[in-house]
Amino acid sequence: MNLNLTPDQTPQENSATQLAYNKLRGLILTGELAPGAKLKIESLRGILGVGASPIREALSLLTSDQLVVRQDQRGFRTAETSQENFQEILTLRCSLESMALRLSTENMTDERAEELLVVHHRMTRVQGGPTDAFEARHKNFHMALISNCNSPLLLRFCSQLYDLNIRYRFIAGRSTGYEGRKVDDEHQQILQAVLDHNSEQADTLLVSHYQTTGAFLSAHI
Amino acid sequence: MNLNLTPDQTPQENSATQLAYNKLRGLILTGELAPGAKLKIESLRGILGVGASPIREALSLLTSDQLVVRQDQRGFRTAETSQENFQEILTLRCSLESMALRLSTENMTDERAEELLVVHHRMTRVQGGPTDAFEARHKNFHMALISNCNSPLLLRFCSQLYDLNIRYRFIAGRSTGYEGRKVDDEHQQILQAVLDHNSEQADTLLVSHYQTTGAFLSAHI
DNA sequence: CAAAACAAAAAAATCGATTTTATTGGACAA
DNA sequence: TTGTCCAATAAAATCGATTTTTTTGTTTTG
Repeated sequence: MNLNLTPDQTPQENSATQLAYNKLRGLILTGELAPGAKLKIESLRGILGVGASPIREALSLLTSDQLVVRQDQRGFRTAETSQENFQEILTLRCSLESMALRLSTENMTDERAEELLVVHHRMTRVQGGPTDAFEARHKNFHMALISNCNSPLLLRFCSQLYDLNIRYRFIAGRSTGYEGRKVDDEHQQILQAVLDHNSEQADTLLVSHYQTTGAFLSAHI
Repeated sequence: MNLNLTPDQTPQENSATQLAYNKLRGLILTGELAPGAKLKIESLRGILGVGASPIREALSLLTSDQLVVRQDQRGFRTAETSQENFQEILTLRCSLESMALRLSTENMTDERAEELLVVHHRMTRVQGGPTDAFEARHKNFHMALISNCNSPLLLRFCSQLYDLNIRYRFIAGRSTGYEGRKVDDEHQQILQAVLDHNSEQADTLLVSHYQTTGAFLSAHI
């Protein structure tokens, strides 16, 4: 029996650029590189252990992810954060994921449903502490919910917004007791709605899930 | 009297990277670099007259614009085109611009309305041939319509989608008689609806504008 | 003859060094 | 004192050369 299920996608790190990209992305998302921080190539060389070229390339890539801002002839810095920016991300995320989730739910096949189930299960298996592993699987779950929407561009936008959002979660502080909320239940309910092909319900739950989390985070920025 | 109106934004070309980015972007959008074409650094060096580093950086930036695809350890190529991709762009564009236009129209101030009017006028002044100048002002107009939506992220997405779409226009061929359509009238009507603060009407007209153009292009891909 | 193995060539990726540009910290004049 | 100019420093940007990796074409083997 070969289910050929979605593997836990470990990010590729064949090239120095990829390595720099992944590390930098992590540092920015977690806030270890603070919002607005200057990103000096020389310093980063020390941290990442690669030359200037891959670092520049990685920074260029992160620029498109909106995590880094390039100032012509003045190098790079991490993107600033603000309440407005957070609200904007939240609003857009609700709109776009809502769209994607409806499409995805309506197109849902049995096979995809089973994959989704497994992805959800994997997330619950590392539940407990907000570890890197959990973060990865949490994103996997949310992306899997919408992955059947048949629109790679839309998925990319959602993925970007997810990352932008999670950055605020880290900045708000991992230890704010947030994880204690009924997040698990909410995930479970959304999953159920999708498996039931109830796109209306799934949509409502997902948006509410984001709004609740958003309101919580908003208070802690 | 100083209106401080939106200037025709000539793209900055201070750095070799910017120059490479702008030129490459142009070549890809116009189809001079065909979909799926291999982008060899050495060849590009010849065309663009800059070193490998700026070219790589520019290609990385274009990757995020979805105009270039990076294959690890195998360089870059221009993004492929397809009917599905075109339809996806069209659909997303309708959704996102619709959203942005409503917000923008509702937030419209007198000052912004005047700016919009001027931007529209500038577009009509170069009407006639599908020149580079017209293309720039056409995009300016469409972006100005939605620029008041108060969401930089949404604007960026729309801008990206605009570019992806225009690429298909070029590929379909500039000389397909498309420009002969009542495009001017449609623009005029949309403008009018926005100036009237009639977001409902503006939205309807804009989406219909895209659908019509889309259907036309779709037949010529 | 087809497929695998290899060697030569081409291209990508990366590095270190150089050039260009911005930033910093005085020195000087108003 | 305050602002402007200049030099010294630091950083960004770019280049040319080197190292890896892939591609291509040829030879060998089953």
